[in-house]
Amino acid sequence: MPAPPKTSDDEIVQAAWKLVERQGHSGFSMNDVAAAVGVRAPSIYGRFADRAALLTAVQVEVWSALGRAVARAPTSADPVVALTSQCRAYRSFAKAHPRSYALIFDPAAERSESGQQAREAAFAAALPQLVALVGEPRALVAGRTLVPYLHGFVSMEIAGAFRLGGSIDEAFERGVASILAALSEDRPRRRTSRSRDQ
Amino acid sequence: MPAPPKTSDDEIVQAAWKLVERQGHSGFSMNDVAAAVGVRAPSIYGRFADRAALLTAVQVEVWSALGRAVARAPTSADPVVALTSQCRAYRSFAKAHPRSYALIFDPAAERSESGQQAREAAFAAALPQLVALVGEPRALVAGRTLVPYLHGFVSMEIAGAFRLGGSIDEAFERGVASILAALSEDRPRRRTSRSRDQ
DNA sequence: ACCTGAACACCGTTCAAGT
DNA sequence: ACCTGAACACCGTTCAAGT
Repeated sequence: MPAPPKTSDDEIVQAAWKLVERQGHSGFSMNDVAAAVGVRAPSIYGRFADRAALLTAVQVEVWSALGRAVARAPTSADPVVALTSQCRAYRSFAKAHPRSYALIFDPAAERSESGQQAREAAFAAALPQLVALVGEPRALVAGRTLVPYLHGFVSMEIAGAFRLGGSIDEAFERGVASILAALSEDRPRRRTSRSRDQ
Repeated sequence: MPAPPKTSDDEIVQAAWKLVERQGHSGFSMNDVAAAVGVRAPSIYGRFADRAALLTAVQVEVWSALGRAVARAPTSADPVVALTSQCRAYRSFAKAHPRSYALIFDPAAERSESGQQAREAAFAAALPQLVALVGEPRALVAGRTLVPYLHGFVSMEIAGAFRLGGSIDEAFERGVASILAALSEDRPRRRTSRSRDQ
């Protein structure tokens, strides 16, 4: 009469994540996931609506792990120093989990609300430093320069796009430094900052 | 005895490109491509080794079209102006062909030599302007800042990642301006050139 | 309650047979 | 030469039947 579960949502997501990282998200199957947790494929459908829903759950896990990695970066009172070390942590995570990283920004993946929220939460750790660097009204535009650079750099690096020689580490360090310098120079002078534009 | 071809390599690639743009590269099948050119799936294998090889051929076409779009951008003697309009052309192309754009940077796709070469050729149009802006020894690092920003911005835009309001166009324009300003300031000063040169 | 085999409608790919 | 049906080993997904 009873029928004790052989697995759990969480175990399935972890197994799916491991498979995504090993073979890429287009090379992983519901059969593989089921086998990894000791069950048959149809059982997965009792817990996740379909393959896309399971991949969304993996995305949320990866975003959350990436957010933790960035939040763990050494901090500093100097926002440039703090943001630089957060950028390094971001790149390290992406290089350590290249296929998972590809999954979380895959435009072919569903645009799930939970995935989007997990992404925004992952970047929350950097927001105070951005505000400190450029001031609150400019933090959004600044984030929309720094984050695209970061994402573009690491995804091109993962895709093997930097083939013309030279140090990739150095290019990254200098790129981050250039962009942070440009952003802080965009900051308006402080003295009369009371008056808001409009 | 004879058996005249019903189609051609080129027609197949064009049909495949159209399908990629319509349904994304994970949603297109050899059957679809075959049907689009009036043939059965096995016939494709006489011309392309497998699905991956056909996708590689599509990638090359897309890179080449992107390269032409960038090369067509209005030019200028001022490298900042010229690079800015090339950046706009790049973004326009990506927005007009979002799924094709996703294909050419897909890290899950094969790293074909022909694809890599097509990518490098696509960026060749921007190189002279970069050299004019930062000098030849720094052009590589500068390209490794500007291009990742561009790629990151447009791929995040395509993925629907900018959800916090504000003008995305404005963020792009300001990001490009910030980065180009930073790159040109990285240029070592010529001895007495505190004064502006023409 | 949870799991499963069987079934369905698809895939990519190969290959012998057709013209 | 080029194309094709049939076949193979897979997919994701559903569902009635098992405990």
